[in-house]
Amino acid sequence: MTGQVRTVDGRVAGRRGQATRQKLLDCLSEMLSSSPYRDVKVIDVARKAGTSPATFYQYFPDVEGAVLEIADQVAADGAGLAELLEGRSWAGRAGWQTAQELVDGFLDFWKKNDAILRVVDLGAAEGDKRFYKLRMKILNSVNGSLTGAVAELQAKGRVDKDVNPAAVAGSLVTMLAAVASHQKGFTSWGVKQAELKPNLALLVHLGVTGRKPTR
Amino acid sequence: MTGQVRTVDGRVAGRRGQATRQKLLDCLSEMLSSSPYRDVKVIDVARKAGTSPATFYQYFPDVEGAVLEIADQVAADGAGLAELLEGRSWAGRAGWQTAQELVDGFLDFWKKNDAILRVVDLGAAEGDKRFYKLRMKILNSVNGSLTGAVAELQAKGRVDKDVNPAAVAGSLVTMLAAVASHQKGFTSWGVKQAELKPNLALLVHLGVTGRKPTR
DNA sequence: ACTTGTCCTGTCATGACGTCAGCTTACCGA
DNA sequence: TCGGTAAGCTGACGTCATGACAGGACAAGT
Repeated sequence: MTGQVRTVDGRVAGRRGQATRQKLLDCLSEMLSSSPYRDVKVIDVARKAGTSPATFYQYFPDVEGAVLEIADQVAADGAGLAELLEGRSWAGRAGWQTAQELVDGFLDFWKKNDAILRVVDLGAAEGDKRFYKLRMKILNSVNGSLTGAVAELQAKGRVDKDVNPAAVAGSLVTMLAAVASHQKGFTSWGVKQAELKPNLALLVHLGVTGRKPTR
Repeated sequence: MTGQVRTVDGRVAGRRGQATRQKLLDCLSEMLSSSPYRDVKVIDVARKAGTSPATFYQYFPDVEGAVLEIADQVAADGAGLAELLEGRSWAGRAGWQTAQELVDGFLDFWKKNDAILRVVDLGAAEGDKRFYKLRMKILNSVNGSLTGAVAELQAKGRVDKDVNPAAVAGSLVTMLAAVASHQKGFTSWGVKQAELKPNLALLVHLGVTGRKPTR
């Protein structure tokens, strides 16, 4: 399935090599959590992994290349977010629960991977196609389902004709991602974590169904 | 009012110095638009401004310091976003128009300053207080008014009691900012610019009033 | 022990960083 | 007109990260 892991100079990596490679990725991940992206240096990652910069360059072209690798793993994990919406109903009380669980799951995922995700966000915003694609891969899992839900309700006449399902779904997903990235900002607006979630769920429910939830 | 502009080593900057300083800021701004933040180097900015790196360091401690300066100017400009909501009504047709104009104004502002704003966003997400404060300064102008609008409707009983005005307003503002940053992402979801805006306005209207707009 | 291929690092040229002393320019009062 | 003074700029320098290479260390099979 996935082609063998290869070093930059074309050799196939063996067991030991793969371990070193992974260790470098882990250390890079940690560094991204603890220092600004701009200040993450190859030499620091290598030192932290107990190896030399030259070793780093054997496995990755540069910091960005390694970041893309991590992001790939996260994106694969993120595809599981689709389950949050698989076979869920948006009607009545069930709809309210669907919205709540979506918000919960999404925020958890984002929080767990916040460091790498904000780098992906930056790369995508800067127009880098590789980051852009990864961001899409993550968001699409949720966005597709959400678009489908809106379109379905629209077909049943329960949502206005002039609503664009993809636009609404995309905006909601983007909102969830951004709010997750800036949760701290809400505390200075006097909003606590616990209060934030139901209000987000409310917005999602309103956006998808056009109606207030029945709780 | 504003204390005199000073060089890093404490001298006050005269006319010529201020011009050089501003030129450096302008060139930095351009570079932020054309290359990834991580790759913006002092030496490139200086070259572009037709001066030497040493001159750059006379006015700014580092690239980040200069970015903060630009962001300050943008934040001052962004305070004007409050006008988009000053004295507006959220009732009936007027409410729909308010939502539309808010979306329009916000997206325009973000697009005009996208390069610097995504750096501010990154800094804030990374927990840097200086960037965080600037982001707040920009968003507060809109968020305050929006929170007020929701709270007012809530007082009149037209919005549910258990809605947290600040949480809803903050989420909507965050959504606008994020969507503006990732407008390109929507095209790959098959959503055109022109379609995006009314759907965003719909979400804003729904969030603020809890009802569909009358158009 | 010997070969083979993987894995790592010492070393080096290159180039960015950030500081400093010192040169040039502009302004101002005598 | 002529210094004097402060502003403005840069060349030069030590330090450090980058990225490439060749060669040494190591494990595994023969």
